Amino acid sequence: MPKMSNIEQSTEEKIKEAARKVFMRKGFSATRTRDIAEEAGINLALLNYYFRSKKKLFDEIMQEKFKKLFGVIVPILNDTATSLETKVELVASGYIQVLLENPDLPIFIFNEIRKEDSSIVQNIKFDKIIVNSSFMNQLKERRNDVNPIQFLISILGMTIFPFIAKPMMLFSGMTNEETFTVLMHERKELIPIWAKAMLESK
Amino acid sequence: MPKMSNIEQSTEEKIKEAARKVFMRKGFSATRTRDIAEEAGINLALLNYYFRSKKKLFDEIMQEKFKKLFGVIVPILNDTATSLETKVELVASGYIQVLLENPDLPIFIFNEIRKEDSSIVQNIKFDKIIVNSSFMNQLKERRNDVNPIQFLISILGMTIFPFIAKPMMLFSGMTNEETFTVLMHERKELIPIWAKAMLESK
DNA sequence: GTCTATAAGGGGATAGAC
DNA sequence: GTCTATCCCCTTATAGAC
Repeated sequence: MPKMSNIEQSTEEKIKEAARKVFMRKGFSATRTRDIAEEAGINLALLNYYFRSKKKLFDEIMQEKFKKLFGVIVPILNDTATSLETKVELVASGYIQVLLENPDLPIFIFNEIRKEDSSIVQNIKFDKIIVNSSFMNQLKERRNDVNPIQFLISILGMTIFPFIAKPMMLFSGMTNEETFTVLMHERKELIPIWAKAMLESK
Repeated sequence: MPKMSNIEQSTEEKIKEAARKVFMRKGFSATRTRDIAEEAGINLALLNYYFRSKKKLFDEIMQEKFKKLFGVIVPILNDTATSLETKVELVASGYIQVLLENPDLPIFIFNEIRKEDSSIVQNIKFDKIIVNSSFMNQLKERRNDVNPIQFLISILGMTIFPFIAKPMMLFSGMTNEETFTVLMHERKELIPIWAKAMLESK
């Protein structure tokens, strides 16, 4: 065990921190273990000493990020004590906050999962938590004429999509970093209003 | 020039067709030129004979796909002859149709653009067509209390996001291929209804 | 135009000294 | 635990025969 102070991270944590950064930016395939080692300020051999292989290191980061993306939403959608409206508010505000701090998270996850060889996903137990959630039941009660999945996708889309489109929005000059952040804070309030309107539509 | 019949594609087109398939599925970095050659049923050397390098081939495909993604939307949003409601209908139905035929398109584009070295984007002239479009003006007139970008992102998000989330939805058992298609056809009508409700909200 | 063979280099992983 | 040096396969790209 290396010495640990309040200031310094352990070598293992330095490598993980660097791996988070590089993997998130470039994805699995485009990332070189040498990039991670350099970013961590350590030698390439140490990476293999601690994590055995690039893939094993990646899987750990992926697990982490996956939990981060779904950890926000699952407890909110499953809480039988809150109303439909409250859930939407909590999802919008909670998610947007997390994504402002981790803007690459959604596109990273959705892209890596798309690849057929994505053994990452195999390891993750996907209960049907969301489909059977309190939120879905409440949607069914409120509007039995529309498949509740349609509402779910729309609310998640309104919340998450801006972060997926962000790089293109920046490049196209549609926004800049500061404006984007302001827009996202505004959305915390807009999405609940719009969701309400959608639920009452027609 | 190779002989061309009605049935056979030229070698160049066979390579491009294979490249579309493999690049779209795996992205630039995870794709090996050998995969493309094999998929095309030709020799690896021919790929370089026709396209000089993996990167040049990729750039051609990227250009194509980029145009496909924006070609649908730009003419619709810029048509001064149509109403706001009509534009939403056309975007929803047109986009969903294209995406049902090319479900990987959005995640491919958004992911490749995210990478900083994405020289692809440099080559593409990003006029501020969308920001200055007829659609944006109509939004401003209708609701001067909300930034029109907020509506734009929401409508695009409701349309495009399901396709980005599709692999995860399939894996989680939330839907299967057939149900997904049905849901997307339903959305062609739902999105205009919801957009109307959002525009009238509060 | 199309092939086989091979050059040239990149990148993951390990051996072995300290 | 950490380093340097190195192995070795894989991948892109080209040379050169047909």
